[in-house]
Amino acid sequence: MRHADVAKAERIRIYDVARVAGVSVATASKALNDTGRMTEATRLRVKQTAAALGFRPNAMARALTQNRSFTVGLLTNDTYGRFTLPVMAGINEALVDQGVSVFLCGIEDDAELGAVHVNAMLDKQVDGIIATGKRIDRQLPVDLSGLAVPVVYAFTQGPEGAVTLVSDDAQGARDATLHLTAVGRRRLVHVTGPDSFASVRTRAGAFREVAGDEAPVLHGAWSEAWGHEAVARLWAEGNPPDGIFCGNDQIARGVIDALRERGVSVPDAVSVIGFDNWEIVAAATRPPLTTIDMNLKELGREAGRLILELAEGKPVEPGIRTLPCKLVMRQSCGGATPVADKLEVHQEV
Amino acid sequence: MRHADVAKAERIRIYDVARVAGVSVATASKALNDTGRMTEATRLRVKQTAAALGFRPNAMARALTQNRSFTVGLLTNDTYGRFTLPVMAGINEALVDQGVSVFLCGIEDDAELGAVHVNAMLDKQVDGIIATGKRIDRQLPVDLSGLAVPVVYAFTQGPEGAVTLVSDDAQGARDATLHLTAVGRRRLVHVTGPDSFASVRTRAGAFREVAGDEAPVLHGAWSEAWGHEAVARLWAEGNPPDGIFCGNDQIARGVIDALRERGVSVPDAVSVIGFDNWEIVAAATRPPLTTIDMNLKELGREAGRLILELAEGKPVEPGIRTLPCKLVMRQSCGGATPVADKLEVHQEV
DNA sequence: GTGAAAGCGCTAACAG
DNA sequence: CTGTTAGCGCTTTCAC
Repeated sequence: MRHADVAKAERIRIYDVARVAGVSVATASKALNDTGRMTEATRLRVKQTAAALGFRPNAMARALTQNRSFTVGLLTNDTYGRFTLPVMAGINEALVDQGVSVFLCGIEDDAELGAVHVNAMLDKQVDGIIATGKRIDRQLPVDLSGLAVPVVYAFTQGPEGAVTLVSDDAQGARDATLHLTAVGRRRLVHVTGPDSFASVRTRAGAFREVAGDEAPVLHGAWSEAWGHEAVARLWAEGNPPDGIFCGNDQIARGVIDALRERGVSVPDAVSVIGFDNWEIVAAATRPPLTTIDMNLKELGREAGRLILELAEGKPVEPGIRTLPCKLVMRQSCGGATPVADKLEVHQEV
Repeated sequence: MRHADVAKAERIRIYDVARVAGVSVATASKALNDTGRMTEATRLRVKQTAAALGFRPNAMARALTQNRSFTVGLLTNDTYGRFTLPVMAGINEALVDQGVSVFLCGIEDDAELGAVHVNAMLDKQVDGIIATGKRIDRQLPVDLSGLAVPVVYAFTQGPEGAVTLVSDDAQGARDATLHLTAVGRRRLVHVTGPDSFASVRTRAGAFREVAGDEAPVLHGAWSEAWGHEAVARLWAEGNPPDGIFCGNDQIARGVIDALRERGVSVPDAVSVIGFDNWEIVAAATRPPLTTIDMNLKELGREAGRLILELAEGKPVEPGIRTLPCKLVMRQSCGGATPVADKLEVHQEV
């Protein structure tokens, strides 16, 4: 069976609605779009017959006249979806009510693939493109400037003068460090990723603002293994820390595991705080990890809102918008009563 | 600046190509689509001017006449993207060359949201819908039967008579167990998830086919915690196992951690094998985890191919297609020379 | 071989 | 208040 035929056969057009309602196509269109002038009675009648007939307008045809496809493209190089998925969820949340759908395109770090996807999107008349990625100090391998459609950059670097959204690394790091001091820790260290990352430098700076200029900052890989090694180093020297702020949750997990293996109690002897709130990691550490959440979903929501405004021709101030991070308390810091952990480990096969 | 205006102004239409090439629109269309009859010279000239002008056909307009949008919808309830992302990557790989883009819609387990998204897809004239999810024995909370467009189910349950793709749990489990015997293990146990999961029952059955009918199967949650508890139980009784096949990588990680804490060497004393090949987990265990990969990307590729065939009206045999799993050797089983681990832990911030 | 004309389903002037 | 008319950009008979 050829599906196309069925589709064509079954789909009812505005023409049918008009005929059944006894009006012209133009009137039907106006009635359904709440435009034009007519008696409430007519409008209602048209709407009712449309509903009765199960009429759904053909978005393609509408796009052709309105020059608006109610479609946006999401471009990402974050294969794992670690950052993209929450962002995507937020975008969808912001757009689904407006009837806007999103094309998701993973382009790895392949410029050619990127160009192919961007072209495909443009051909499909997307109303805008949202670019996202896995780090905020790198651009995607495609040039999105000078496109005929608006572009918003979320959690990836955009060119000068673009509309860009990032989370507030400094504030997040400050809050993390302040939380350690709030639970009474005084000998703080920051174990984090490579300092080639802008976010690493920003967070380290914020850490030192609170913890003091000589507070140690240890750089390594974004891995559990580095967490282990950092603990080995710190405990090899004298005067080990009583509060550790980790650059991401994986490092934090390595740190916590290493401390347990060493017989150091978390959070009794040492408080550990992570960054990212990657639930699958944060909820599985023992004890569950207190960490910083970058609010990526909200970032996505904002990106969705902005791209819509741009698509509608509304003016949007260019520049970098910074969204706050939030502290998620679990049990690895002790101190304040831990919030009931509403985050479940979601893992099924 | 209103982007729409720019778009309209800059975009060049087939009309422009025709004019510049000195032919009619009809001829231009035929030339570009390699249809109709004309001298090679004309065809070439049209193609060249199109290229020179940077002509890109408007997919909307084309869709309107051809009743084909070169667009498919991907519906999922797998929030974490644990399974959806690899599937999506495969789909994209299969479709990008054909100029097909995919709408990604996460619908959680919300029937209403599902309906909204399906309707939006239908309005946008998708050529087909691929449904995917987080377990193969549950349906998505939307009824996709009787739609005017073709539907393919990948890694989620479809109705009777649908085109469905799943990975071969039995073969995967068999291979895992055989691998344990191949490295010389004889006292095997299977530590897995809740037996309410069809895949759990299938895998347990396959495990016992190889390991013997009395080989123990322990059911629990899909969590590291359960891995710990299972080890505690197994080692509390006498005669602990020397080979453990875990239902997923998280359980395996819990098992391996528990064994290390207990001073039991992996893989010297006990071999452990997981299921899923979730790299972020499998590569971080100590030692790195040998596990079963469900080939989800290939599954996605196949889903993409099938939906295309259906969209083109080609006949596709309905029924459940089973794709093989593959063994990924790392170091948690010992025995055979471990393959060089080409899988990196990809984790950046 | 090539082009004029009709039309995909819908919206938007402009008349009546 | 409502309907007629003209497209949106492209493909596709069907004449020439």
